[in-house]
Amino acid sequence: MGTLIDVPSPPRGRPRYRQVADELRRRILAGAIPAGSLLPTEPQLIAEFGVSRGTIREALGLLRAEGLVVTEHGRGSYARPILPVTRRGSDRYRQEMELTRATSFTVDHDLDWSAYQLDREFREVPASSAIAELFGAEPGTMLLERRFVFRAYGVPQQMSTSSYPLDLVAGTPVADPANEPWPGGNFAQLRSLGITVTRIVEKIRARMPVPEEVQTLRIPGGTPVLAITRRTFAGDRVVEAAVDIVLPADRTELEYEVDLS
Amino acid sequence: MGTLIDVPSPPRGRPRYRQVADELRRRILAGAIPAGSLLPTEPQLIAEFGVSRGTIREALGLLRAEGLVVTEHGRGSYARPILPVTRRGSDRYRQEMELTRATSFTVDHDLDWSAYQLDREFREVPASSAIAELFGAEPGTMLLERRFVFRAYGVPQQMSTSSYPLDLVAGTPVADPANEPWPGGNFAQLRSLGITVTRIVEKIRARMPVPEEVQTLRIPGGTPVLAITRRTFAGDRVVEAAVDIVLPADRTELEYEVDLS
DNA sequence: CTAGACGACTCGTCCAGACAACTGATTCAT
DNA sequence: ATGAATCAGTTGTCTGGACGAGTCGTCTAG
Repeated sequence: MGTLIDVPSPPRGRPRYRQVADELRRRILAGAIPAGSLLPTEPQLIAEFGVSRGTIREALGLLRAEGLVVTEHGRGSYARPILPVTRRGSDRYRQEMELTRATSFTVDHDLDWSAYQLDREFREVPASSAIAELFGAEPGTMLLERRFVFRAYGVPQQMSTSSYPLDLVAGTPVADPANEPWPGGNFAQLRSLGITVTRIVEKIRARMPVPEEVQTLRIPGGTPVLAITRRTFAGDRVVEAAVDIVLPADRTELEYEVDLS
Repeated sequence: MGTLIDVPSPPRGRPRYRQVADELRRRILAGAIPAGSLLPTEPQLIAEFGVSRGTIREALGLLRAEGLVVTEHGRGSYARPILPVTRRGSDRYRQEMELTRATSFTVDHDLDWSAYQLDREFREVPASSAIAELFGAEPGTMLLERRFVFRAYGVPQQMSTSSYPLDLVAGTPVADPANEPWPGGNFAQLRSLGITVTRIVEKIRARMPVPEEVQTLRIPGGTPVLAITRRTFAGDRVVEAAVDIVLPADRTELEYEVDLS
C-alpha cells in the first residue's frame, strides 16, 4: 500500500499544497497549460493528486498570489493571459511640450485624441502636511484638487489626484472641470496661465492595491500597482503635484532616460 | 437568540471572512493595533467573531496579501512594521560619473564604501534573443553574464544580472570576479576600457516575486518587487545591459528627473 | 547558577462534509 | 422560433476536527 507515496502522512517534507502548486506552476511555465486556457477543475485535481479540496484550493491560492492564475466563479481557473504592456516613456513629457493636442496619456497609449474618456472631480481643499511638503508650502495652503480616472476604450487604465495651487488657477478656465480633457494636457493648461514647465520629478513605488483601486481599475488578484508621485517645476517653483498616480502593474511599463553626456 | 447577528447563517451579504478582515484592517489603520504589535491570536479571534478557525485564517490571509499583516509560526500575527525606504535617484548615475570610489548602490543606500558585501557569479554565455535585442545584436553573441546579490550590513537588498559583450571585456581585469566590487562601479569599469558612458535607459515594471527572489531577498508575503531593465549606452552602442534588477518594493522608492528646459 | 526537559500556547497543514452562488447548456412551455 | 425554467458542473464559503511544528517561559536536575 502506498508504495510510491504514502498519501495520508501529512507533513513530512514540502507541504502537499506546495507540491501541487509547484507542479501546476511547472506546467504553466513549460507551456503544457497555455496562457488563457483552463486548468483542470478542482474535482479533477483532487482525483489527480489525491488530496482534499482545501489543499487544492490552497495551492491555487498560492498561484493566484503569484499572478500566474486567475479564477472565475462558476467557470474555473485559467493561466493568466499575457497582457499588452503600455510604455510610459520619460520623453512623453517632451512630446507634450510640443504644441499639439496630445496629452501624456494619449501618447502613452497611442490613442487618438478622441478615443478616451476622463472622469474628473474638482475640489478646493487646504493642503495636508504631506502635500504641502511637495509644494514646499505651508500646510493649509489652498489647492485645487482634481481627481481623475482615465479610460481607454472604456477600460479604466489609470487613476490619479493632481493639485494646483489655488492662487495660480482660481477664476481661470483651468479651474473649470467642463474644460477637461484639455487639449495638450497639464502643460498646455499651465502655458495658458503664462507658466512654462522646466522640470518633472517623479518618485516611483510599487505596492498592493487597496480595495477601492481593485474595483475602479478592475485589477485581477495578485497584481501590484505602480504608484507615482509627481512634481512639476517652473524654475524652482512647484506648480503642480500629483500624489499616487496609480497604474496596474500588469499593463504598465515605465521608461526613463538619463542623459549623462 | 442571535438578535444582533445570526451567526451560523453563512453567506448573506459580505462574506464573514471579509467582515473579519475589514474590522481588523480598520483597527490597524486607525492605530488601535499599532504597527509592529501583535494581533489577537487565532483562538481569541474565533471567540470574538464567533466563526471557525478556517474563516479566521482566510481573513488573516487576505490581510497578509494586502501587506498589512505578517505572521510568524509559533509567535502570532502582527501589524506590518513600517520599513525604512531607500531612495534610488536618477542622479545617482551622475554621481557615479564623478571620479570617486562610490557605486550607484552605495550612493542609494548612503553606505560607506566598505559597508556592503557583494555575492557574484560570472559566466560566459551566448545571448538569448531577448537579451540580444537589448544590445541590438544577433542572438548567440557571446556575453559576460554577471549575477549579483547586494547586501547592506548583511541584509540582501538587491539582486541583478548584468551583461557585457564578451568582445569588450575578455581578457581584461573587468572579466575577473576577484576584482568585484570594483571601486566606482560599472562606469569605472567601462572607463578602464576606454569607454565613456553617455546615456542610461531604464524600463520599470512591478510584479510579484518568484519563490527564488522571496528566499534570497527575504521578502515578506504580499510584497511586490520592482524589476528594472537597464541599458547603458556609449554613443549609439549598448555597452551593458541588466535584465531584472530586482528590488523589494517595501524598501525602495525610485526617483527620476526629466529636464525639459 | 546553569543547562536541559517540559509544557502551554502559537500557527501550519490536512481532512471530510455541507450548502450557496454562479455559468452555460439544455429542455420545455409558449 | 423564442424566452423561461431547469439542471449539471463549477467555484465560494463555512464548519469541525485532528495532529505537526515552532516559540517561549518555567521548572527541575545537576
